[in-house]
Amino acid sequence: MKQTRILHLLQSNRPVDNVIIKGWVRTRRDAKGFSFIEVNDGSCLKNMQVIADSSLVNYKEITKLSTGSAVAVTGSLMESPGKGQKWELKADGLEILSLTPDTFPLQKKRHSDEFLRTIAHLRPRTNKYSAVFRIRSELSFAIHKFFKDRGFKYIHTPVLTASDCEGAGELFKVTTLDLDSVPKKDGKTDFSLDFFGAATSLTVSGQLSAEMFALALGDVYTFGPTFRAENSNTSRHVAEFWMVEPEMAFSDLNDAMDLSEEFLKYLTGYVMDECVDDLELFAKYVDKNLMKTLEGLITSDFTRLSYKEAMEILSKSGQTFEFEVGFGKDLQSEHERYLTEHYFKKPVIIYDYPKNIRPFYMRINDDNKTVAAMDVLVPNIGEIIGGSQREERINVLEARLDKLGLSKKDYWWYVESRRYGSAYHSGFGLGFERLLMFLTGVTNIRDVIPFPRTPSSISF
RNA sequence: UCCCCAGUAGCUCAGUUGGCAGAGCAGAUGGCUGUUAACCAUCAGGUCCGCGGUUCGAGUCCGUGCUGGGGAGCCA
Repeated sequence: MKQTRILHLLQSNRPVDNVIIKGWVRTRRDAKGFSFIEVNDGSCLKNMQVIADSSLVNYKEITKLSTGSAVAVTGSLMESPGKGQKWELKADGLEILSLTPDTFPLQKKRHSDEFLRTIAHLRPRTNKYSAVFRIRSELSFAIHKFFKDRGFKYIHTPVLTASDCEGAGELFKVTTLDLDSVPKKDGKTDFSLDFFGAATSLTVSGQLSAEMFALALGDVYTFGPTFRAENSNTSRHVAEFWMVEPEMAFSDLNDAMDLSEEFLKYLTGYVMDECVDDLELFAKYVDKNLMKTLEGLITSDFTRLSYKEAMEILSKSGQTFEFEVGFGKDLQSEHERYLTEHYFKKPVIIYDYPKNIRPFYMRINDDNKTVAAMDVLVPNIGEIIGGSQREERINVLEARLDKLGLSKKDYWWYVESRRYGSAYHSGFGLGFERLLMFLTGVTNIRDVIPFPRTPSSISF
């Protein structure tokens, strides 16, 4: 007989005979003549309360059931006379699939996130982490649905790459060379003998590849892992993270801003509708203001202001910042947080950044000082989206590469896309984990990704 | 990479001016009970992160290393 998921059973509107559930024991409470066993199968936050009567042949073993044990229970779904739940499963049979020894590190009580990170292979068995990863799954689906509904095509951009996308971030090198005896030529590593015949690394962004496809299929997006070998030790950085990058042909900076706002509102609304129970856990135990923040995002129009205007607000704010405010300087975390959390108290889009603090592919504005770039800032997180209109004029692009000392040869295919049928286009990148942090109120990025990769930490 | 904080039982933590190592939960045993972070009693459980130093005496003070966390930079 096939198991029924607990999620499904708890939504039942009538008693059901002859069902089977399979899951893990969260806790057992013995009563006179029977035992209450809370079973969770991961389909939802809630447990199924199983009633195991002492008449069961293996009742003696059942009263030894420990937290974490795997069981299969057959029985009848009945209305519960107790208070905490509508339904319970009266067991006809309870098979102990595996009995967990008392060294099982998870208890019914709350654990610290720091401790759970040290047992990342077991933490999805807790309420909080199962909720995080169910939401992560729903959110992934919502991303695909959003784009599909709008005619975007999903592009699988490569993970292995020879080009350093933006000069952004340190790269993880990929090689099959024998590291104990690396072939040298003129004192340097001879990558012509490597697997691809060229220096290779893990991608830091799918954007450049996505642009090629936008200039063919129109509206496209990528959604996949990216890798940065930066020695960042913060609650907002991991070395392997997932990024969503839409790219739209015949689209300018305003279109990108419009899409980013619509996108964030859609995803927030989707999770609020589809993950009610899981979200409630975060609103109750992680961030008391969570629902207010999420509703705020959905209902408010994002404030849009230029970098110049943002600078004026900051310098007139009367606030003392650790970092100086001034044109040509990038916005620091404290500036972003002041704008979105204190001044506007809602999401803010800042656009037209000075060109000298932005990468080569962003389109230079007519003032020749700024580029058509935009960042979306949200409360609690800061920058969640960064995007731009791309430079479609081949002469301007080549001049920019030269000026920044980047090799036109390395980017030959990228430049060539501007030679043949070039068209204005724009796009942005959204940090998937940062969005999850925003939606759950979880404050450490290590806790919204299954197995976080951070400097000197890759045990799992 | 820089600044700050922390490390005590399986887990969450307390530990006073330097003076016998503590509680709750988890575990074991027994009891009670349609319970729901069940409850009650008893028992068991320790390299006080490692190394070095000061002291009659160090969990406590000093130095150093390791690990974790918070903040910053870099960025998504």
